[in-house]
Amino acid sequence: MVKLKDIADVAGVSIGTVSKALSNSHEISIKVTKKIHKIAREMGYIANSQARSLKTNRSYNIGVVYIDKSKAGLKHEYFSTMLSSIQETLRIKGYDFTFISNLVGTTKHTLLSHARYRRCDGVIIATADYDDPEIHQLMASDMKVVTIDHDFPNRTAIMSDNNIGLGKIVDYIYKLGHTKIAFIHGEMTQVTKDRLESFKTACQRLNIDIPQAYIKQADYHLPKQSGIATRELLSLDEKPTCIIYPDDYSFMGGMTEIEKHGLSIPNDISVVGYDGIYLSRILRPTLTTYVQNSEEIGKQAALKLINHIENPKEFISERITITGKLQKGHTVKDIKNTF
Amino acid sequence: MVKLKDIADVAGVSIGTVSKALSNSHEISIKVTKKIHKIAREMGYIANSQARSLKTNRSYNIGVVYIDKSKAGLKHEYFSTMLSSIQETLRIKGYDFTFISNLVGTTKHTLLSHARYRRCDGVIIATADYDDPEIHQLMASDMKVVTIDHDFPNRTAIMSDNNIGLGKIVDYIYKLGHTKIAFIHGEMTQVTKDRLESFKTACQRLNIDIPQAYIKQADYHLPKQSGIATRELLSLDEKPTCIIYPDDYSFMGGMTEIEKHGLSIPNDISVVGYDGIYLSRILRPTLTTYVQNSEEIGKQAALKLINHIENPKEFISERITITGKLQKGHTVKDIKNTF
DNA sequence: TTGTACGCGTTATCAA
DNA sequence: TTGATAACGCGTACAA
Repeated sequence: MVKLKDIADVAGVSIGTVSKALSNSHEISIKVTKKIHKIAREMGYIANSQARSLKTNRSYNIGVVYIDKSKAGLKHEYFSTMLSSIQETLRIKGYDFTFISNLVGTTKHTLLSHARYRRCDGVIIATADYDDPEIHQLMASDMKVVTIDHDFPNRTAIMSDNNIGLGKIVDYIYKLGHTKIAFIHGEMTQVTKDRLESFKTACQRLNIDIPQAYIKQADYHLPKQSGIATRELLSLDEKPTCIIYPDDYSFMGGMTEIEKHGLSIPNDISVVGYDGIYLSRILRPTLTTYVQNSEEIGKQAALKLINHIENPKEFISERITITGKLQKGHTVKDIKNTF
Repeated sequence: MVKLKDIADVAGVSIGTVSKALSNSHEISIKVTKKIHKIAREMGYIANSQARSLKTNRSYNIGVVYIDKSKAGLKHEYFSTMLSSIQETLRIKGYDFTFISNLVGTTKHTLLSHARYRRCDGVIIATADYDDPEIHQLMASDMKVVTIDHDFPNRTAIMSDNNIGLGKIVDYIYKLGHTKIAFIHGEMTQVTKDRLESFKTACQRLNIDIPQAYIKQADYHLPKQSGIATRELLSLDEKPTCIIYPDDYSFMGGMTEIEKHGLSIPNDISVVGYDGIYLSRILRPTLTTYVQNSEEIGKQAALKLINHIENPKEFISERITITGKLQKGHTVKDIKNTF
């Protein structure tokens, strides 16, 4: 690997001059700068990020925590889109990223020590179990962190609008005449609590009474569980006229079950999803769902973190909510005038 | 950040002793070693990977090339599963990874220079445009590389069994009486060529004549395109009795189109997918598809690369094929005895 | 405008 | 068994 010294020897200047010239320092004459750039190019010089980092205390490397118990992680379009967006944003800004985990190997690491070991300039927590002590150790440290869909004191958080999404859904389906609304929600995370809250608030506001049997739980992204919940709902004496699913993917499990019962969407029963995955626009009828702007969420997380890193003095923690929008597909029937 | 020197001062030994003790060198007495470990723990010492790497010329960081023109990249379950598996395997072995791209930032990079800049010990090419000159630059270098689903001379390649998958599919559906078989294949990559070859060979062997109109192209993972191809196939005078799709996800586009024509799967028309995504087992009827073992592919790629890195002397390039298996779902009708 | 020299935190070699 | 010291490649304060 050719290094500064090699270039210096060829150019007949000192190693310091080369370093300055390559970073286009105004200290060096344009003539010498050009010459050194040329030689460096010809010799195939590539800087050593590690040596640079050692000196500057900046790695231009961001740690990303992306831990998902269910192992669905990357398969979940909400997260994979977000991750793509994070990567692309970081890339444009000249940053790389490393997945941070409890690294096994020669040394066992915690999330924090792993991030420190790699000298990450900062960390984005895309998804994780926020009760994990390792997360708290990380949040309690001086590491610069941005969290997604969960907020910690004095930390910047990028949130999807879980506090209003279900409200918008309920408003819409109520306008189409539905009052027997079932809600299958995901496992009890902060996100789920927000959505449930949003759901209940909207129902109260509209004076809709939701029996306990209409509220079910099925883990996110596990269509089988949503299928089971659907079956239970369909076996009730008083069936709901509309079922809201934890996410679009889970809806697939419900769809299968609904068809098995010989029912048709939306004529016999209406359904609503959450996320707005690509497939929701491909299937016919197109799914009515709440589209989360995961791309923007990822982008903002990356930008806010970089800003914190590059302008530490100006840092003030923020709580940014990225709003989504209702995709009015064709899976909710207008039953207002049908009675 | 506490460093070796800090520990040395506290322990009253030299910095070299601390370094050796922490790596459990036999040069250092057990007593001193224990003491130093204890102090290090108490002081919260975390090594600096960059300084270490500078000295050892090993970064324990693997570059992963994961470039997808269609941007579906992470959303494609075949690749996302593979990537998860790569990450998990690397993690257990004590390696991190960095996505390698034509990094923009202060300096523009090629894939190779990016990998060198980060001092990657090796690179896994998970998916990329193999015609890209940057890929060839990378392959022509002395960087240790393992490729997936594409092989280069003197390089280890992990391949899915694209050369036999379609043969197995054709054998199966032929046994159920199908001879009017349409094949919608993906865009023309090496993978596609292998599959097409496998398809044609099997048809010839079984004396099945496939009219040109039965061979269609639709980009992978774009259900809309497969939907269009399906529509064209269904409008033929002599409709196929079975359609093979580029992948399970693309099948969704076909399914929608088939239902729009008032046809039912598999009674009116049979279908087969490729990949074996999770959803293929959720939908009813369960999809008949060829399951690629993407988890094993990712694992082997990581293991082979690490082996090359850690035992460079013993390296011999290999071409490893990971076999998949036919998932016999319920989307292919037995029409053998129906005539 | 250019050069010199030191230090970033390690590991490795050699001497004690 | 331990210590002193020289690298690794780069950036930078200071000297020339």
